[in-house]
Amino acid sequence: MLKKSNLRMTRQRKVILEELQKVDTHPSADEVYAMVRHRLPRISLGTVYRNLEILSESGVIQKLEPGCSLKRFDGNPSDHTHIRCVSCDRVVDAAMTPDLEIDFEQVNSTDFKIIGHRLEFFGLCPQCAEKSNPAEMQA
Amino acid sequence: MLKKSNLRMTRQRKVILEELQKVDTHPSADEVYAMVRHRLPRISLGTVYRNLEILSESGVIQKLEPGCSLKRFDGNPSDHTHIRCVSCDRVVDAAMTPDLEIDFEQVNSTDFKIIGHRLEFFGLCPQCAEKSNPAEMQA
DNA sequence: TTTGCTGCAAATCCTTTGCAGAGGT
DNA sequence: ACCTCTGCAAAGGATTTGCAGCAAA
Repeated sequence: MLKKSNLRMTRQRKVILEELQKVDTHPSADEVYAMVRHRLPRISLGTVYRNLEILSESGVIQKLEPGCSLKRFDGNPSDHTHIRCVSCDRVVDAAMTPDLEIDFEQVNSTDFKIIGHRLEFFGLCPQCAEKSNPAEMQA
Repeated sequence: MLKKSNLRMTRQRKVILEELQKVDTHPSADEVYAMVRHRLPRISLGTVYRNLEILSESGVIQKLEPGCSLKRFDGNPSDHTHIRCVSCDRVVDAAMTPDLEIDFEQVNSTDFKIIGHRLEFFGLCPQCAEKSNPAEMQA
């Protein structure tokens, strides 16, 4: 289940995973901490962070907003598409924005009022592609 | 040019905007700070942050990664689409993920090696839609 | 002259990390 | 027994904010 074989399924890790799988609210680390504390009152926030990281690296859960350690700014305010390097976080403009023709009714089963969407590509910039061994490439 | 009429075009604000419009590198606040300091050595990082915020609110520039004040986690690791409330940052799952059929060749004029893409919807959740006066709705 | 803006520094928020001891396997 | 994991607390990085003086309008 966990990708790296030298990982241990500790009580804390198990409870974090179980609690996260119970809900569909996409909680933040802090919210997971609050959820887990009902069952493990002495768990630390650091442990929650460490385990969320490990579980998402292992593919058991997923982390939303992958490449956003810091915000970036674009002098061009018009709507266009970006390509982000997953390795160095560099951002470039895409040549064009594909026309999606999305049927909101179909996508949205919720009672959210949809205002728009954002499409982002991710990949490897030439410098990072060169650095990373092609044999062990991981997105 | 600036949306709120009581805003002033100070030297600092002007230089920040000019420098940002010069480049297509999508710099972070810190990088903008470094760029601007060549012309205004005594400018402070706080001023850069304040102005980037004001300029993007005014629509003169844009902030990438709009809704990502903190990371969120999903117990479901499978690939699916999310809808985020622009007001309270809450995230729900979309009913389905539209099939995009994107021609990477066409989108990508760069030498990035594209690995994948991410589509996210944004909108207003029922609670926030109710709170916000429909007459002055701002996305 | 008004009042929004600045530089400075401290505060805040989220996240990561060092350490010594605890606990999976 | 080995070695990963934990709780704790301190450090870290990015961003925000309070304040008194400055400068657009």
